[in-house]
Amino acid sequence: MKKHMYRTHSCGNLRLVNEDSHTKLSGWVHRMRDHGGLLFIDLRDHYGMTQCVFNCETDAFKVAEKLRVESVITVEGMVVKRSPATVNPKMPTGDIEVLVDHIHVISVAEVLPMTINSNTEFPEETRLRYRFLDLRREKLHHNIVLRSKVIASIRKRMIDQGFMEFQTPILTSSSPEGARDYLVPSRVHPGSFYALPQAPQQFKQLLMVSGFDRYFQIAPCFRDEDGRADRSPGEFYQLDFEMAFVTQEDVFHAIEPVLYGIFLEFGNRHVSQYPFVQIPYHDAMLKYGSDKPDLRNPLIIKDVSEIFLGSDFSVFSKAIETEKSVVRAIPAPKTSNHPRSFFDKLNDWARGEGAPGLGYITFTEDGSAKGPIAKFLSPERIEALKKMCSLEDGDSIFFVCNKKDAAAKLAGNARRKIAEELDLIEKDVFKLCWIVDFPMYELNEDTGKVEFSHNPFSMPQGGLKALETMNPLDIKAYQYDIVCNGIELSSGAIRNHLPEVMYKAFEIAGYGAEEVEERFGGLLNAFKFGAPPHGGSAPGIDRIVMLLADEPNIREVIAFPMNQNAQDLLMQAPSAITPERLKELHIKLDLPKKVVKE
RNA sequence: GGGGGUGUAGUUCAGUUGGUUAGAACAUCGGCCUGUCACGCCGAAGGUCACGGGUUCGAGUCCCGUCAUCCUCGCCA
Repeated sequence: MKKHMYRTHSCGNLRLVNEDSHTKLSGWVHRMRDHGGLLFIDLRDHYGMTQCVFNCETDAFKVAEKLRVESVITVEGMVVKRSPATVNPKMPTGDIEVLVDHIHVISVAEVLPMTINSNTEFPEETRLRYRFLDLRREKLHHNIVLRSKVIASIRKRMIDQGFMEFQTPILTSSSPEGARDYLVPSRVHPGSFYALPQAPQQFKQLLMVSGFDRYFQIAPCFRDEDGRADRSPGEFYQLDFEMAFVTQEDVFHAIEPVLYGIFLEFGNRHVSQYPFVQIPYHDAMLKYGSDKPDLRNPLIIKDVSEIFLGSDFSVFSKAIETEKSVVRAIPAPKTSNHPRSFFDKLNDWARGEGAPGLGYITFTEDGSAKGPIAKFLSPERIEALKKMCSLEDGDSIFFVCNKKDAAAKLAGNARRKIAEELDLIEKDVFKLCWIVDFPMYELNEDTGKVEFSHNPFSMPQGGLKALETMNPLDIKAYQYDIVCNGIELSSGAIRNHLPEVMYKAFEIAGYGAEEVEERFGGLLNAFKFGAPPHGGSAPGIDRIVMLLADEPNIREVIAFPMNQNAQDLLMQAPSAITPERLKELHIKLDLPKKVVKE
């Protein structure tokens, strides 16, 4: 049998059973140990590492001793059993080694800008510019393999649930709401632009109208927004799915086993059993101060406005009466004997968040109330507070006072900060929950106008009747998020498939019928020819892999990410284009004065 | 667009209230070494202290500006 040109085995699969066989391996020189008369090379490929031994009496030795790490070579030699003293139990292939008799240098490596065989950290700029080197390194290589396995598993699980995968266009039209679009100029239609989809939202709804029952796609989404640690600028991937003839509960039932299965299969820790807890939006804002609560954090916020209303603590009582402020309380268990610096530190933190400070009361072990605010509250009020917040002697409680939304947000941040300081966040667990009953509309503080708070395509709870009779700000939508450990994985909804409801819904947000038809014509028109009730969601793939890989930064789970300024340092994107191309596209540049970037 | 952190050898870092020739480790190059697996030993080379101004007798160190990068606010239907 003719031997393969490059290898008979991978660098990861030789074992004792292969002893005394002649083998051929190819890979990268991971590390060299040159003893003068004897030389070891750890040869690495995707599958693993094998120790290759070169004896000084061979020609191969003379070639090998001139090698530099990360060069690519092919070696041939006998697989031999290592003597007991030289076995390396840390390597899966550590019972054997390859006694090399022939070497072929396939590709010579220059001196590297970063080391592959160490855990040394390198600047992000270097890592991105030489991404192909970073991807050789163990951690990143592993993360990308994990990502591939997660996506393969998602596909299998979705198909098992009866979903079918369809592709939708990448060159499409600009979406009317949402983030800024990435635009692509049309050569054929001067002055017109395609937009890259922010999500396949309208297409998946059209697929439902087209009679396909359960759609999914590992869909690329493009949004021209600034990056964050957990948000890659430019593009990201969603598990986009949609189902026909379903209620909200049907959607939950379909996707819960998929997410649970994925987190269990790859997470290597405890996962919330489904059905996942469902928390109404208003409860989430009150109890956790966030619409993406981290349920690993045991602290619960309480509204204690009534305790302070009419009290002698005028800072709060006046704000409640005259500014419609509320007081929210965050418990800090077993902290009454913490040093003053603990409370000062949190106070300083709150100032950094833009709050005047963080008031607090501590309950000493003998039951008395201490702290800067305590003396302003009567014993009855103190007792009511203690009862309301289920406090025990030895606990402390912090207060924030502000208008409702700001107070909720600050309390939520304080809840997280306090839990971190006290190390109360449960470890080694994925806690998933649904946030449901999002408001359909919200008031824009700046303009005083009513706007859609989430997706304008969502079905209002109560339908047309609710839209016609209720205060818009009280209407809830069949709109839901799924949250894991405080990270929003996806947003979804039961869609509004009824044209008359859609006209009314947009009318409340200030859009006339003509404008709706102009901007949503395709979808709206489709709903006039027989549309099934439908709904779905779109969990973020990158964030799921981030959680599974336990990485705090999304770039660690993307093979070729852009930097925070939305540049690809490896491919040099974006880049200038030639005047000829611009002319062909009917585009004249009007650049800002201060352009120096290349 | 705003705020904050970081920027010293190829890399990771140290560098005292502002004071002699800016150091170490890893990598690189040269030499030695037959059982290492983060091999070891000897030696060499490698610096516009991000860039540009300023203060000072004297600046890696202090001040101002610029750039790069990360985090963050805005933004993310």
